[in-house]
Amino acid sequence: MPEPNVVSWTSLMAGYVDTGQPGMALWLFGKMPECSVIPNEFTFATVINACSILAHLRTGKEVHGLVEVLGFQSNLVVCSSLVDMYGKCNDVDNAQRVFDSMSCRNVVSWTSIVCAYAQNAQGQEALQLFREFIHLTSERPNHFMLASVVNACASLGRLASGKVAHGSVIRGSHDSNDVIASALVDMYAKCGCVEYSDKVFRRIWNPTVIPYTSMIVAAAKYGLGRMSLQLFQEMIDRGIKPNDVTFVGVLHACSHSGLVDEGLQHLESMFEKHGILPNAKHHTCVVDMLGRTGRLNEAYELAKSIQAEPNQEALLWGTLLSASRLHGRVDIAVEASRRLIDSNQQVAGAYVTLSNAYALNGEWENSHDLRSEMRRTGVQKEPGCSWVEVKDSTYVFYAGDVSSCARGSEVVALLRDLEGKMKQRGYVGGSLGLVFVDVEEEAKEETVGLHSERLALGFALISIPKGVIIRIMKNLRMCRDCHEAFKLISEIVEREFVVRDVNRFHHFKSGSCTCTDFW
DNA sequence: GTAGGGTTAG
Repeated sequence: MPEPNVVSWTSLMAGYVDTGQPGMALWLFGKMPECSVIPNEFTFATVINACSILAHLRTGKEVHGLVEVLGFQSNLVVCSSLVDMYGKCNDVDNAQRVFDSMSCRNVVSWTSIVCAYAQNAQGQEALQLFREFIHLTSERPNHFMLASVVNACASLGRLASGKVAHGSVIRGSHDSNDVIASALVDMYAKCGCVEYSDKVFRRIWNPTVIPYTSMIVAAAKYGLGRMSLQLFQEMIDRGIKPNDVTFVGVLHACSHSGLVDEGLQHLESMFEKHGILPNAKHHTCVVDMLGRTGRLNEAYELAKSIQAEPNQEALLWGTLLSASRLHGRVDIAVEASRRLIDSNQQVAGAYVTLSNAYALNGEWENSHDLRSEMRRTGVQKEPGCSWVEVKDSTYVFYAGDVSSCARGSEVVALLRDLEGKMKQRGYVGGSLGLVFVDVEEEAKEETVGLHSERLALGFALISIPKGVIIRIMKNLRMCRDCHEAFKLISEIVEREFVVRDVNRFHHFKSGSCTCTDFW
């Protein structure tokens, strides 16, 4: 072209973005001034999109500056792409700032801001914005919006909101959408209802690699390793190509179900059969898998041989640290904690786990020294918690905290009952009662074995009025036996608290569910 | 010629 104009430039840039070369689009954008072509709103939307894909915050901000200089700051599409860009670059404050500055918004801009919060671990804010969208606009949420909302519910582990979002999906006839179905599979698994994940999954007509992967991961989280492997085989048989995430799921499944040989075979087949090179995440799963079964030396050697980014390294050494503690390998625990503490990552967790490893090994002095060191330096471990939703109530549980619990004695009785039943059914792992004692006592009593992961159930109920409860999860360490335990908990809870599950899927369809006005 | 959605290890 003798004189390409702004449309020609933008078309070419959009072409590069569409074919997975956003860097080329940015390069072209930099060349425009040399040819005296001024970018317009189409150009900016395209370039900002390229920054989103690359998650280049600095470039994004520079482009944002140009948007202001050239006067496109009130363009709907440009602003929506800016909101999305800031979200993808993990700068939620600026996403919100741009969103607030907009005089005109549509469902795309609302989706971008909801998504920005959902993808940056602020699900609560995402849901609040969704409520505002419903109340302030007359627009119906579309499949893009609902996928983000389901994602927010999943990240929060909020079953009640997730079911309501699912109702919205069904009423809007979006339930055949592959993306939404994947999000629902994931949401139900993260909210403690893997059976619902399975139901949603089985309704997908032609699942792609992503819903398959969601379901493989969902089953793995519940200790259903065999089911994960069957799903994997099923997808291979159907000619669906697995990706790197699928293998993270498969290895995770093997690790949590003690399927070491299968796991190692899958690791080997990754590149040989499927052309996917194992990365740090895969190796972390393998370190975990070897570590859980007590093959600590192999796990340690593998960990040392892996090159990874700082964040991924922290996960790797954190994994090895947990395994060393589980099997009382203080030598490796010391090394793994040192690496974490030196890199200034997960410091509190590293101190606590190392202290517990010492205790398990009978080295009480070292254990206490570390606790003193934590007090002296002010390092505090934020306690983990579990929570349970039944109907409109949420109950939060902290390990070892009985005193602040309104119905603590009842819960203790339930746990004792559960423990007895688990033993009757042949559960050979650690004891539920262990959660009642001090760390040191726990360490003295703990028996170590392949499936001896404890059910770390704490208690301390904080009730938010209305209705009765329960879902106990999160701190439930999932392994094969724990799935059985999970069912038992449901049985006991249902009996004791008279919980009825009224929200089966077809109720949404038949209109008998009154959740419509929830938002 | 332009903006928005799903799966990932301790």
